[in-house]
Amino acid sequence: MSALREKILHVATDLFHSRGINSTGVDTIVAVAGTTKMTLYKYFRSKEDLILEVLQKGHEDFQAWLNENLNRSSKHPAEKIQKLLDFIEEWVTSPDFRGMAFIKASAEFPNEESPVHKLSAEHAKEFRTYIASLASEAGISDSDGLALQLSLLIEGSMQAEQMKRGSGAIKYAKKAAKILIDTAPRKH
Amino acid sequence: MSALREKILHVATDLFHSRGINSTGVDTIVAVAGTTKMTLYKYFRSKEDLILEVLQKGHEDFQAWLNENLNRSSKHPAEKIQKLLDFIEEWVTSPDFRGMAFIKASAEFPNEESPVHKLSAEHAKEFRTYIASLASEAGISDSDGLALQLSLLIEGSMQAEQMKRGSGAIKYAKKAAKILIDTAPRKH
DNA sequence: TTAAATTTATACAATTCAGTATAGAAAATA
DNA sequence: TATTTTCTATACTGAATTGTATAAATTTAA
Repeated sequence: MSALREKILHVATDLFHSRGINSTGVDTIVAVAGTTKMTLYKYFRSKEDLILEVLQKGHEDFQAWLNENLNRSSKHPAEKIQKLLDFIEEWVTSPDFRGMAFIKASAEFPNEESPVHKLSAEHAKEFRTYIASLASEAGISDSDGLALQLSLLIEGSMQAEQMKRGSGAIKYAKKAAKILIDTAPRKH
Repeated sequence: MSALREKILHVATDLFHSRGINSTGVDTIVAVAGTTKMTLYKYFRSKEDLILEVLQKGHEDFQAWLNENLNRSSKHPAEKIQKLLDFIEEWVTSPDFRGMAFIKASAEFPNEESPVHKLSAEHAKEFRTYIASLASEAGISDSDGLALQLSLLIEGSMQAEQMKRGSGAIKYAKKAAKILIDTAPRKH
């Protein structure tokens, strides 16, 4: 609950996105956060620990934000999955969007044994599982399959938008998602 | 045409993929390549120049490989675009696949003004343009739109496969691609 | 006010980084 | 064989890297 600890987490999140994780030194982080290395290492055992916490918090915040918006938008499962891409679009096209954290982290830590890579893969899986639960509640037979397809469109759009702002990728992803959702076989 | 120059390019390509670009030092590259820094800096002005050449060569090799395979598979445009995902699958599921270079490079160089990021974005655009030409020749009305959707599925699959080998993402991407291609409006 | 906890300031170690200087060895060419 | 080009070996610079040690200053709590 320390204010300094949260400030460090926030600044690190920002710098990791704008400059890359491996290109951001702890000296830069503490300088921008207005503190010192001694304080950073009091709250985080190592830079890797800081990276892992940044990823974890970002993932939790994103999932919570998405879940709240979907639950607020509708109570009917069949409608919720239709709204999924709308909220993704809202996020991706917002001015402060700078890419999906677990995609970028896995690129910077390609070794599958790396804790950062492992956590990234875990978050990607949880995201798919979440979409699959939406699809299942909406009565889709192969909910895992549709969820995987939608996640490809969504993560592809995030990647495209991160590479070039205003790519418009999400617009076409929405059209493709609608076709896939509408043509997906239902349970009964 | 120097053998050493090509060896350096090959080793750098390999290390960039397996350890990441920013995590790979020129000392490591020359050690693995069995040469010295003096030789590396004779052929490449800087590490950034080496990165750019690695990206460029990888992009050209990939495009040439894909184009040759598609031309060999069929002479009918309508069939070629159907085969696109098959060859992507072949590459993505091959044991030495380690991710799409321009996706990973753009993550490590997030600054849009960075030459590495710019070249990555250029390659992504050229890839989409190539798919669009296939779609156009196949008689698709909105060839750019379908190409964008297919590229999202393809790049999403590459990302998924890079994160976790044997993800099976490409299988579902193929199913989604087939639906999108089959339902896409034709010119006449 | 006194005591305890937090934070800062600084200096440091040990390593790694990109890139260069110099000189000699090896290889190709004439 | 003589000459030129290529490559190696090695040492170096100067900056940046993560992480720690030590002591002083500041803030919080009693």
